[in-house]
Amino acid sequence: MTVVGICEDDPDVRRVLTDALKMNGHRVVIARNGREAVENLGRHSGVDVLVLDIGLPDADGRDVCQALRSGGQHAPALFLTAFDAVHDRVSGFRSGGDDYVVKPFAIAEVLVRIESLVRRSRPVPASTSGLALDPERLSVRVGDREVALTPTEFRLLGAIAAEAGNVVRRRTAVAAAWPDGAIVNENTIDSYVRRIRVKLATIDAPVELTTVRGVGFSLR
Amino acid sequence: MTVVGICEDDPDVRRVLTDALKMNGHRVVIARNGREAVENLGRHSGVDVLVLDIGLPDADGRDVCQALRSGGQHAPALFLTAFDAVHDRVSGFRSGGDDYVVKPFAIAEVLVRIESLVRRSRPVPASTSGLALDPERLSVRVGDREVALTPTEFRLLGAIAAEAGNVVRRRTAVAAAWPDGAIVNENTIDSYVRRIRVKLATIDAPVELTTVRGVGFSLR
DNA sequence: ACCACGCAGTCAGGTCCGTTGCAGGTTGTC
DNA sequence: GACAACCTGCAACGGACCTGACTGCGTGGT
Repeated sequence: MTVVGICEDDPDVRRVLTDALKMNGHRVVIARNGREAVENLGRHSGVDVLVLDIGLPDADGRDVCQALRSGGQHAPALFLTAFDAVHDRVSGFRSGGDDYVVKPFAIAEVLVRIESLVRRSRPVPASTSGLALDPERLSVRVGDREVALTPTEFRLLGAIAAEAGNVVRRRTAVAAAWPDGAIVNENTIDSYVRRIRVKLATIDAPVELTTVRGVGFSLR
Repeated sequence: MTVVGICEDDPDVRRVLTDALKMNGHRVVIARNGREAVENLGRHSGVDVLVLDIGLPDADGRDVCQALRSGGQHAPALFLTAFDAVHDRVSGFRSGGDDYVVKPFAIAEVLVRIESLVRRSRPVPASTSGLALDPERLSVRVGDREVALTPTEFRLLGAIAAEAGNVVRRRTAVAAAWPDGAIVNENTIDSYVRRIRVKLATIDAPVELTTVRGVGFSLR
């Protein structure tokens, strides 16, 4: 079950969203403005995904997001923008795995996008790899030992850990860790793999990030 | 190599998908609408994975999928849903190992999802030889014992195991393991056969890679 | 405005290992 | 026994990978 954090001032919109989400088996945490958002939707709120209105009375949704992020809240965000808002820079904040929809929206579309965001950021179940990847804290944990990862390191390790036991091709790994089709130097991925290996070693992770020569990498 | 069947009416989207897939070494079969899909992407088309637009001019991609399924086409499907489409029950068809992405999509994400679908839908065949060749891990397994192979070793063993019980001519084996018409020393294949024998022995494989003098090799 | 810091990405050099073919021994066939 | 086909061990080559350091960029604090 997904916990959705909503920050929206319009009671009708809140209502519609809440009903639809609950009907689909999700839980909802409400904030009516930016202040409440920071209070209710922060790092330890258990929220899996954020739905933030851009046009709040007391703040811009993007600023709210920023504030939450700096407080350690890394759940992906879906922004709601008004139909007649200026669309410059809207696409800009789609980076970082976030997304947006334009009001008035079809509620079903919002549901799809929420599920899509959640799917992309789901933590890897510890059962498969022995590692606990925490997207909220951008960290890996094994037992009570934990290391922080950078966003890129986290995406890369996530992609490889998701296929634990299988070989992840270099190209696949690149596509997963550098989503917007960025072209990175072949060697860049090696550097990141190395950094991840070093970090995994510091917590005595019971896994090995092996390289399968000519193919890719594999977590065992 | 994966064969991807695409059903999409927008020429631009077709173009982007086709280019990206070809660039990544896949083959593409095109259908511009539901009718063509049923004609071109059916059971015997050799398609490994389907990419279906939901919003086709003459049909719903989900109906197309249904039609193909009832015709015996069981390749997994990736659905493309339009940004502004109405998404009633969209999450419903995620069952069956299918998946979907929302337009506009990052092409890299589509690639990752396609490869993921293909991987999941290709279970390791419990081959007649008693060997389990796992292309995902580049390994052979028998029972719970497993050895890693190099890419060339794997291709060679794969070619011979595919004809388990029959004799594979040296020429045929070379053509299978060295695809681009490379000219290799006659002795090179002997070296590889030897190494494969050694590796099979380490896992007590219940088979024998015998040589048929003057002809080729055979797995029994 | 400035600086310190952390992250992303690149580079150069070194190392490793898959691939290949050689040399010499062994087996099978006539 | 003679010859060809095959097996075995080994060593060279080259590309793939590893490593450590460096640059540039953005962010946050002073």
